[in-house]
Amino acid sequence: MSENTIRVRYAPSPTGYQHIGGVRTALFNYLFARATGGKFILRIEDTDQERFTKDALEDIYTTFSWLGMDWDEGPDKEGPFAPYFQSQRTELYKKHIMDLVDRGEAYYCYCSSERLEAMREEQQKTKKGSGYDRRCRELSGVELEKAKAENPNPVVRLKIPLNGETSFDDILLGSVKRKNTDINPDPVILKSDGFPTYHLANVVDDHTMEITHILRAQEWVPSVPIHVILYKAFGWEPPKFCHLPMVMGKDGQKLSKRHGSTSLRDFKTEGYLKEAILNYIALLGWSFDDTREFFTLAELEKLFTIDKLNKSASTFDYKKLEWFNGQYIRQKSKDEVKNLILPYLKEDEKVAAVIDSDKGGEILDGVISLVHERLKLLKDVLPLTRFLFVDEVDFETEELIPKKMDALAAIKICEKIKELFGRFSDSDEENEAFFRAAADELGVKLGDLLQPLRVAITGSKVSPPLFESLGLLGMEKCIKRLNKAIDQLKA
RNA sequence: GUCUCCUUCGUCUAGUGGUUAGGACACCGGGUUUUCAUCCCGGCAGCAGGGGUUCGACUCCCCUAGGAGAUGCCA
Repeated sequence: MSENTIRVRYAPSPTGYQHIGGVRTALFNYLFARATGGKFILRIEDTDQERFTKDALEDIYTTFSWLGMDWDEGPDKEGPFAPYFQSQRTELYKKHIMDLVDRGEAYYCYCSSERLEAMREEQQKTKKGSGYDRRCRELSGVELEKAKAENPNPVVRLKIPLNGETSFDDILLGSVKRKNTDINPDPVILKSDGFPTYHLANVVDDHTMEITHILRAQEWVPSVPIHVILYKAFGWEPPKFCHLPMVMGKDGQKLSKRHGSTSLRDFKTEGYLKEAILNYIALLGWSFDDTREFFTLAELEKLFTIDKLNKSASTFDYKKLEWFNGQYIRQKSKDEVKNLILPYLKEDEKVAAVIDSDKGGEILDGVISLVHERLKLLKDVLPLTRFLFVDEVDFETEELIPKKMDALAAIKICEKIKELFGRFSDSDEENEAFFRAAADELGVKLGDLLQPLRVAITGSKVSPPLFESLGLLGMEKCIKRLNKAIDQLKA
């Protein structure tokens, strides 16, 4: 490893499913590493034992392998700085924390959570001060003995300097300064359960894992001074910081579940393509130039540069993502589309049964060309084509009647179409030709002629191209559905 | 409340002192079309406000306003 190899990390905590914002952070880290010939490290920050779930851990792996983002070091990969689970590094943290305590940079705090809570309430009421009152910072003698006796599981707090200021340089934000008196007074670095907090673990790991750049969301900016103080206390050189713009929902608040799907697994099940997701989120806070907006992951791995990053928050636009998705679906080959839509069709038992039957393959192939230009989300395929697989469809009588016509006229059209069915062929051109002739004969537009048929066959005024649909359905079912329409119109 | 960050069309963005402020999504109109969609063409729409600096500010500085984030023994 050369002296100046860039090393970045994505450090999720397995407490929930991978969120679009987190994935975007991971992407930028990954791209930065790939574009510079650096290393991308995955580190699992599982120091919160309360909120940890195995599901969430699993989701990290499935999400990134689905997206095709691989890490150079991390769980399940041998790396020079293993282990990559923070829960397996507690001895390391303890050693460093003890070192801090010994040198007077940190101290034990025996305050009970009840006292802390009461204090917070009081502060809220009187609107005075905020944060820990540092009662244990200078404890000694009998006071110390008494406190020790009261609480056998003390936490360790970091001493924030009582005056002066702390500053750091951010690649994007520039210089950020903060008075030490404005920093959270003495944050906890070792919890009573023996696990470190984020602040400590992140600093120790980034240093020992030789991380050169921290790319993470801007919500972390306020806690950087704490980290800087920690680096100083250890006598370490901090990495370079680069705080990424946040991803917001439509209402301008931090993107969360109430804005819609936010976890990658949700996006996947709704039928978003990874290509679309990757492409879209790469453009959330980053751009290449003034016009180009289509990028594959491989291209991004070459083109990404940190200086094209934007610093203002961006709101997540589902509409644009959908548009990208449609674009990528259309780029796929027939076979690819087939594999993509198959699971969505099979979600419906009746549809699945037909697909697995003798005629299944033929219908499925037909469906592809019907929907290829029409899908925005893969899940749309089922409602769009279900009528081709089931025995019967329901429809409103009103829908059968073209605008400015009545039931009688609609019946007349239906009767005419029944005649036309006798001449129905494999050629859409021929079919269209004599349907058109019939429309002229009846003095109606082709669109109007087709409306009752469309509704009778598909159950909706909106459908894939009709003639192809009729062919796929088979004349027998077509006639049956048309008769049903006539019955309904007569009733 | 306090601290920190942010501010170009509704949204994502290009722009780094001199541009008719460009592109994309969305939206609206038109064309192609058997509905829908695709596709093509066109349109609407923006530099938050106020002060400076300058021959000249979207671009630099200051103030105001607005927005967001943080303020945990969560990350």
